[in-house]
Amino acid sequence: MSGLFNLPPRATKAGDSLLAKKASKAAQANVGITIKGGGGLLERISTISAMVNKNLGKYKDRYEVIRDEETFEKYIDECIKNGVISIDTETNSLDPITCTLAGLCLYTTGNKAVYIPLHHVSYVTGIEIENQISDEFATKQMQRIVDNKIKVIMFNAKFDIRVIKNQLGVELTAYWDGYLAARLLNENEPESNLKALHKKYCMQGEGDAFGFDSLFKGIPFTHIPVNTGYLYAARDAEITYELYEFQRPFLTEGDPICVERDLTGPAFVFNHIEMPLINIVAEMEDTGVAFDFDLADRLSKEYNIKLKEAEDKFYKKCDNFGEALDKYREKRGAANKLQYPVNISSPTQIAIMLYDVLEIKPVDKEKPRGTGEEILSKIDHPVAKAILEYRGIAKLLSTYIDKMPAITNPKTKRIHASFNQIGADTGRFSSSDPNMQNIPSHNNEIRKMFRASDGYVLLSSDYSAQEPRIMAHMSKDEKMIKAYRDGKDLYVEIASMAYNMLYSECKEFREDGTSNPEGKERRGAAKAIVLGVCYGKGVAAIAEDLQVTKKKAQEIYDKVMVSFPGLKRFMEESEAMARDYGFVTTVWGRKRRLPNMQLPPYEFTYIGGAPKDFDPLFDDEDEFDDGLLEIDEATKQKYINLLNRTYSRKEKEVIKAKAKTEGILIKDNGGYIAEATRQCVNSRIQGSAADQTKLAMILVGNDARLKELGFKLLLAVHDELIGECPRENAKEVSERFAQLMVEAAKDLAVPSKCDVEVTECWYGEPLQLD
DNA sequence: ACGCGACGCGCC
DNA sequence: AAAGGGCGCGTCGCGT
Repeated sequence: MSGLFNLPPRATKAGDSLLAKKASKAAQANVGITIKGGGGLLERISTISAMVNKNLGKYKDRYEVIRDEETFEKYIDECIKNGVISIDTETNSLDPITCTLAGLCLYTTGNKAVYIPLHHVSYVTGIEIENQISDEFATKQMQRIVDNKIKVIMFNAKFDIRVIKNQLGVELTAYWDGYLAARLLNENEPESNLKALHKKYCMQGEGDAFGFDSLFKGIPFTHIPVNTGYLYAARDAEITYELYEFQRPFLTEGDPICVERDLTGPAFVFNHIEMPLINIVAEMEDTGVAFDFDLADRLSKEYNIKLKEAEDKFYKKCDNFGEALDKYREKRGAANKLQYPVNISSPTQIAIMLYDVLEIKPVDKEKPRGTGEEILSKIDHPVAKAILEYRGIAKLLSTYIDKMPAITNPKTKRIHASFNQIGADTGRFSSSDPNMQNIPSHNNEIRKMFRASDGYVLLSSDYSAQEPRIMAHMSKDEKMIKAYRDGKDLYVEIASMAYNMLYSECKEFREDGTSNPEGKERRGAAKAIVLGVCYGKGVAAIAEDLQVTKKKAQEIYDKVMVSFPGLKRFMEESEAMARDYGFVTTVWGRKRRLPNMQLPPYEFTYIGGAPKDFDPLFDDEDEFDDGLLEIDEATKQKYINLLNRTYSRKEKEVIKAKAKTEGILIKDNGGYIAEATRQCVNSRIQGSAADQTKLAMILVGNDARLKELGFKLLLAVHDELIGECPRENAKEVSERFAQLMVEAAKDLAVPSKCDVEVTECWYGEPLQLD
């Protein structure tokens, strides 16, 4: 059974909003609402109404539409009485700034879940319909929720908080976010959307008959008739609450279930990191970053010229062997995949050109027909160089330069990226639309498109050596801790141990300030090893990084391990923890489940039904069909011994093939186990770093003094926070900013350090303060 | 026309 | 023996 644990498909991390991802892109790009399938909007809506009524008709009396103020107010009275409410919003797009709020979905215990239409329109005339609650009144009721400190239950709270803030002017704070809770309770959950979670955990897997999301796809909720939409909408508020009821004991510190299930760590992270962070992130996204359209324009022109040049150069190089290309095309006839001219951005065609036409010997045994950066740069041929040059420019243009202006918000003219608070399974943030975490930094022209608002300056503060410091803390290695406490450069310290040399001989610069290339190299080697360990890298890959032989890399690696025994111990402990319990933890208690660490190295099943010695008189044929019949221990052991005796993949294949002739299928889990093993240390370090940065965001985002000084957070890039403030406050803000980030790391056994840069644009020239 | 996986590549 | 952790996104090419 454990074979089913093979690398689950990545979950859809977006929240469970009504519209599909595609629709959101269209809305964000401000191309307006387009209805899929051309015309027929009216027909489609009639169909939807019929479908919804048929399938959700059973809920008709369970939910209610509120169309008058008195009933709305009374409903909020009930919520205040209960002290708890679940809230969901329906909108016509996924952009909280420009969307129209179609209506509110509310639920509180002992009452029907309700839908309150605010801005529905007639799908025939497009004009707002009658009998809807006014924004003013809705605002009043939302404010009562805040004033009476009702616990607000949401799913993907950041979205609804932003919608209600932007459209009604009230800033709610969620008490519970079912999405973040689900991500903490099981980051390996195949689907973390509301309906899937509710179905799985609240309905024993028996959900509603059909998927409404696909049904509504492309149709704005404002256009759905209220008498149809309310069934769907009100139900969301109710299931949001039911999911909360299910999740609550697991993530409530002190609840017996939480303690029993060993969830006090995740509960701490949920209550003291993730939940308090939501409003900070919501505000950050609403603020957005100012954008330099002129620079974007200039870069676009510049790079499009460069692109054209690179393309021409490629064609010219191809012409040098044009005959060979033609010959190939002719030879393959109808099966020919090589276009004329060769499509420079098609990996398939590039592979044909390099390996079939030019007959270049493969440089990588694993990828004999690879066309990636690494492989191309090893191929000594002008055409390979031309491809690399073209790719570099094309990537910059399509992903960044031309993309950014198109994604600026039509209303604010700024970039409002989305941050998924637990985007990564390790606990890290992820960013999308656009991804602000992979903007090129080597080529800093691109980053300069992002700038401070007029009269403001940009402040960027990053943790210096965040992950190695966390490594020092978690490993408790005395020498590592001492190095940081003494204010030393850990990489220099490690190099000095590994090479058996003086500290000063391993520094990038000498006492007098002149550079020391040998020192720099030694420090670099140590850094590569420490980071390599962080990432679970092997010695061979480290050797590749350092451009030294594997033997040499192994030597340095061994010396580092001997010099810092805590490091070795930490790696072993982390792996043992994952093997014994199936998970590892961060400094603050977040978990990363690694079920693959508990897989048996090999699994045995009968194939093709019965084994050879199957006797139809005495054995039941059905037993063999699902691999139900256990293979006897002696046979298993025989093969395990054989497999363990060899290290070569080829020989293992031979053994597996031999087993097959006996009707036995051997599944080798070695690859999955190795992958999980690499994640053990990495997840703890990366996850702890994420916790730390998040704590810093909470301190920075809630700091009263920074607020007074007009400081606003704009971006989070893993170990770096970026904000802006009025120019005249830059000095005080930059000091306090760094100080708060350091404070967030006060629980570590090593000191933290933050470097702040004050600029006009991202990666711009540092400004002189005062 | 669209969905999806593979590949390639930008960042920390 | 071989071994790079975590993302999002653009393009291609295949399948529907």
